[in-house]
Amino acid sequence: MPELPEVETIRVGLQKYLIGRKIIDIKIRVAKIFVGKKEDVIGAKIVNLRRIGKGLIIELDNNFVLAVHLKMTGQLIYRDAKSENIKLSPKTGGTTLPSKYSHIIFKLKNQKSNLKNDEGDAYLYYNDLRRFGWIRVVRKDELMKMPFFKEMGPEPFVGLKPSSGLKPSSGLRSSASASNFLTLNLFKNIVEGSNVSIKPLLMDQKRIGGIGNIYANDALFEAKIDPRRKGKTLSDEEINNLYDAIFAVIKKSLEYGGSSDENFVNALGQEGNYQNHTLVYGREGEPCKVCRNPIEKIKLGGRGTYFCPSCQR
DNA sequence: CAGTACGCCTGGTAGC
DNA sequence: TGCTACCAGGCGTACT
Repeated sequence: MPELPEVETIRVGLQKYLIGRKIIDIKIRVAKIFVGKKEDVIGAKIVNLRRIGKGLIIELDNNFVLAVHLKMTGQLIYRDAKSENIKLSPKTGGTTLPSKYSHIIFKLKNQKSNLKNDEGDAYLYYNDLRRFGWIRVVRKDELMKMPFFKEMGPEPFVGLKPSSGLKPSSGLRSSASASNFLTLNLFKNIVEGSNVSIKPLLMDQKRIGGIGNIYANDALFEAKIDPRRKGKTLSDEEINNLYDAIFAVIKKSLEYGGSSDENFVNALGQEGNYQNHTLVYGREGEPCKVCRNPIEKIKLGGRGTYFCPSCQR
């Protein structure tokens, strides 16, 4: 399921292909996924790509943006003459695009080249096996009025962690504004007073943006904290450890190109590799990487939850 | 208000 | 083998 690292991987992958291109047509095969009037964006040029939590925003040179949520199985894949030979993951629904899962198809023109050096048409495919995702045409001044974006909590984005000593690049800044960065103090405030179990708390997008089931499970293992404990029972030291663990797992996933346990593929239709390096997620019955006792799976807040009962207290 | 249950959706798989 | 039942889960909605 695309979480912060997966959406960020797609954003970075897409921006070098999409920026400067003009949308010349949109084919809508599944109507419920595309919300709004396609006429509002046809003819517009793509000027920037941003990410807010698990949401992706394609900014246009008119009054509109395209807001995209991939939910469980959504994919955004770019193709042009040069990328035609890149092998697609079977998770895209076939060996060529459009596939049976390609529900929205954007036709793009490269406006940067003159006629003599025209790179020709290009396509952006929105694929979605389970059809949970959406693409919305939104006026620029109304984007942050949408509850999904307006209520998004601060984000644990590695590129912006102040204590890392790294100066965030402008590219990193553009994808997650500094004012919306999850600082240790903000994290403490969120966790300290909460009567909710820590794992569903980490996944609540209104409190913290971008963490889903995979990274909530792995971060809690890394910090040696039982996922069932309520936020208010965590000590200062445990909160510190968990804060660091969240950044560590997200950073690791970005390095592996995201997790393709479900249907995630990057902007070119290729799989990530974090699913082969999870600490506990998807590893029921396997030996714990630290103590060798079997990983258990329980249900918490209606979601599959993996943990090591002897390491996580 | 905070917490919880359910619907959306399809492919994979366990069980008969 | 072929059928049914159930599971995966992000998020909006409805409910307690």
